[in-house]
Amino acid sequence: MTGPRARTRIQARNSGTILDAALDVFSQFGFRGATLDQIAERAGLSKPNLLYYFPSKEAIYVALLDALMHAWLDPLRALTHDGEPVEEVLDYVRRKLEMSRLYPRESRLFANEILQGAPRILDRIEGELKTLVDEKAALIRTWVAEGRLAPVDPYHLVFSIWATTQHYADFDVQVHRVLGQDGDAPYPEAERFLTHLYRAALTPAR
Amino acid sequence: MTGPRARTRIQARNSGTILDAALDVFSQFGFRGATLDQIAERAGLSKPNLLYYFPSKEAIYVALLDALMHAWLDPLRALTHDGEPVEEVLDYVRRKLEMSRLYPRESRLFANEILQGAPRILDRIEGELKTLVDEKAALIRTWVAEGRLAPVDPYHLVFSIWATTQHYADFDVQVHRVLGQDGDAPYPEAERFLTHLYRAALTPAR
DNA sequence: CGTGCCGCTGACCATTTGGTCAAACAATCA
DNA sequence: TGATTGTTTGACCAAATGGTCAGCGGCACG
Repeated sequence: MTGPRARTRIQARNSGTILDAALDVFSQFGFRGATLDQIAERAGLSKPNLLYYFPSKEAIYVALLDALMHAWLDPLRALTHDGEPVEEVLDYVRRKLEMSRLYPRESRLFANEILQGAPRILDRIEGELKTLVDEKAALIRTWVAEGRLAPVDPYHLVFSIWATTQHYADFDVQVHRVLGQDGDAPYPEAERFLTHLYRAALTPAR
Repeated sequence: MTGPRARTRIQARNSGTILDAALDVFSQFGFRGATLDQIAERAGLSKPNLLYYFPSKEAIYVALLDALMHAWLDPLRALTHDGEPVEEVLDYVRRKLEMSRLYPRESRLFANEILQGAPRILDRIEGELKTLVDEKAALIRTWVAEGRLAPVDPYHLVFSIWATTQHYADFDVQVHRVLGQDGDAPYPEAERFLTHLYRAALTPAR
């Protein structure tokens, strides 16, 4: 995470530090709940110093969302017509689950933004995101038409994959408390379950 | 929604109005992002008047969570060993989806709280919620052991049902924008999809 | 080695925020 | 009606918040 137009190496380092600290704070408290002082403290910089690198609180937030948006859709982009349909979708599920495991803060940041009505990212959702989903939905439809996938609504399939995988990042606390395991990771079990869930639902009837 | 210990009918009416307005605001902005002024305005009352009925901002928030928690678990409580296992679970899915449709603000309030680490509701999660889930997980395990349900991890099954159903309330904006339908409700399609998903995954192999 | 630009900060500011309080106002009931 | 209790509010406060600015220090390079 380099930040906007890092010319010197100090700029690269510090704007990276700021964005990382901001991700911590924004992902936990949302845009309005987060404060510049919190971010500054976590970054180990002074508040005016933050505002030397970014013009405003909102600019930091938007920079994060921008950086996130593209990477966030990568797993879905990788869904191609190359392989066996059921396994292609299962691979997507695994990639998405891996994203939740590796980047829970990013998932929460995104969730927070959407929860609040996505005021600062609506255009990206209606543009980039919708376009990509439309494209993949069409691909899924052809698979269904060819009888290589059970007949399902592609959009709601994608929604359910987003929901089930991101759940482990966004609702992390709840998952851990309900499972009662203190340090143990729920991800291996989750992957097993989701694999069964989607394989059963997508394998076409013979 | 009556509020805490309404003695007079004015108290009942006003604390109800306050909680309803607070649900609007808290569910959209989270605890830290919401302001008393916003709540007061939406309730049509003055800010000091709010604080006549509730001792603090946090008290309003906690009152909401308390009122919500019990009702929120009702659909799961209704999962009993009376009927056919697969249909019992499917009924649970439908009830939970209905909750998202009818009470999206409550769903978002809850989601916001969990996203932020559940600081004011952790005990209820480790107590009431975990107890109930443990109980129903045991029931599901017996169904699996009897061969009346496909072998699945009961906890992750419950997580996935929460995730997929609440998704339609919490990520409402995203769902609507991606589907591109402006006033149309996605719920009938969602119910059809989720029914297929869970029926396929839970029906035991013959 | 000096000069100029990049990086940084303490002090400050206006606004917002949660919360208080005394006093005014309304409802109830003897 | 009058006394008592319940309800409402304008004015106010201290703290927190996003943001500004003049100036200081240091690094880089001619």
